[in-house]
Amino acid sequence: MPRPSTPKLSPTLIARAALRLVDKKGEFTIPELAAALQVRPSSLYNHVGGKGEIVELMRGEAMSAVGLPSDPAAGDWTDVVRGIAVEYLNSYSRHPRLIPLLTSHTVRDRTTLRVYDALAEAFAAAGFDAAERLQAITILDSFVIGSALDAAAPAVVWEADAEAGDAFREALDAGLTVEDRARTTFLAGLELLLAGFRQASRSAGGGAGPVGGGAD
Amino acid sequence: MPRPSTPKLSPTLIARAALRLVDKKGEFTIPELAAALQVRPSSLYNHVGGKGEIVELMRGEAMSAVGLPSDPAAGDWTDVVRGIAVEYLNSYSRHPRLIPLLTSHTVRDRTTLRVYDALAEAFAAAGFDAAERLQAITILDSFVIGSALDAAAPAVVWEADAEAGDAFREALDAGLTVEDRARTTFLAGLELLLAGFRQASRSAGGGAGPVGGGAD
DNA sequence: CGCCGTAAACGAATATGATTCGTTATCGAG
DNA sequence: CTCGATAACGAATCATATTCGTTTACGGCG
Repeated sequence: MPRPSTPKLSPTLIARAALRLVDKKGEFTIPELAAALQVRPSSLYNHVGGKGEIVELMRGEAMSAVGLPSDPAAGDWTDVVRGIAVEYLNSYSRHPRLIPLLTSHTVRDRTTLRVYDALAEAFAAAGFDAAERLQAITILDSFVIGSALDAAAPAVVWEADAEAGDAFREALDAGLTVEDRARTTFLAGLELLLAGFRQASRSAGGGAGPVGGGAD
Repeated sequence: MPRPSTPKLSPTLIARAALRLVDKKGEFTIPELAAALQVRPSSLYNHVGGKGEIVELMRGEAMSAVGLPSDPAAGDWTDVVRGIAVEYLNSYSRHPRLIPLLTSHTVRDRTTLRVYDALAEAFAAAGFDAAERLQAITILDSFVIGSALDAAAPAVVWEADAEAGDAFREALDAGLTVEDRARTTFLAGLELLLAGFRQASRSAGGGAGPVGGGAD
């Protein structure tokens, strides 16, 4: 039993198994994870520091699927940004129930930083200065995360019960299929943001941010 | 000790105490909460069903602070939407560390529905049809939630270590104060979205959504 | 005025989960 | 072949969430 010829565990194997559990049940426990790996709970600690580290590994596993353009500074920067954003959402959408687990912890993931950096290059190509770049990235990131959370929410999120007023219930009734809705809406919102960025790009370099000042 | 003249607990008191704990430490446990309330853990269960219910009460407590316009259909609808969005973010921002706890559960909160309904009315005033309204609301909601999460993240979210590339690190260095950044960025992004909505409003009623089609 | 059902506190007990430690046995380098 | 590091295990620890039975004040009703 002890020290088998071929190791039964590795950080990657653990992360993948945990990801499968979360995809299926929305959460995972150490005993469950160990069982799925045909191993005793304590064995896991020879490979990872604890549950938190497992979650970080899961984030890395999910984000590693993001495809980045070969040269972020080449071609139309809006295409680059759109492509990254879509890829970004995709990798979240593949594991929707993972997102709630990620929101508690800090991002210290190499792959994630890679994405931010690609975005920064694209916005640099758009003529944004440093501060504008950070703001644009943050706006985009917020929207992607929010959209991913929206997609992760159970189908009945906004169940139209007696409380909902007319205008809102009517909007619900006209809704698309649940699966489609999130993605279509994300793409629409993304275009809205891109249009705004494009506009700001023309007068870039001057103000305090991509957009004038924001009303208070 | 048993059955004191004046009850030491109530759902509201429990929610408020839990909120204080989360504001300070980012999480709460039943023993901690009981201690803060000068009570034994088991006593809590005479007033709430369990930890999950406490979280729901916290959501209600936080959302109850959202101020809505008296007549959502009156005046410039962009002002209405902007006002709601800002209020919406504000109530989240007052308890940033609460958000991660909320992301696991479904929204079935009366106050939240109230907000969605007010938005629906405003977008109706903009001339959006039912499907467009739902899409606009979702886009806005995603952005607000994402921004709130961004605000909740620890100060060092995107710690620029050796991994970060030049363009991104430069953007970080130029960043504003941490507290300001989130809010300013939110307002900027909000204006971007509002501009897009306004544009769509002019040609509203025809297409499948506020924005043409979204690139694929 | 005293009785009684309910509400609200408590303490003890249970179940589950995360984590640590000491042990064991294999692998691979010298 | 020997030895140190590695990777599995089992037992033990600790914290947490939750349940249950008990106690006792409160307040309405006869």
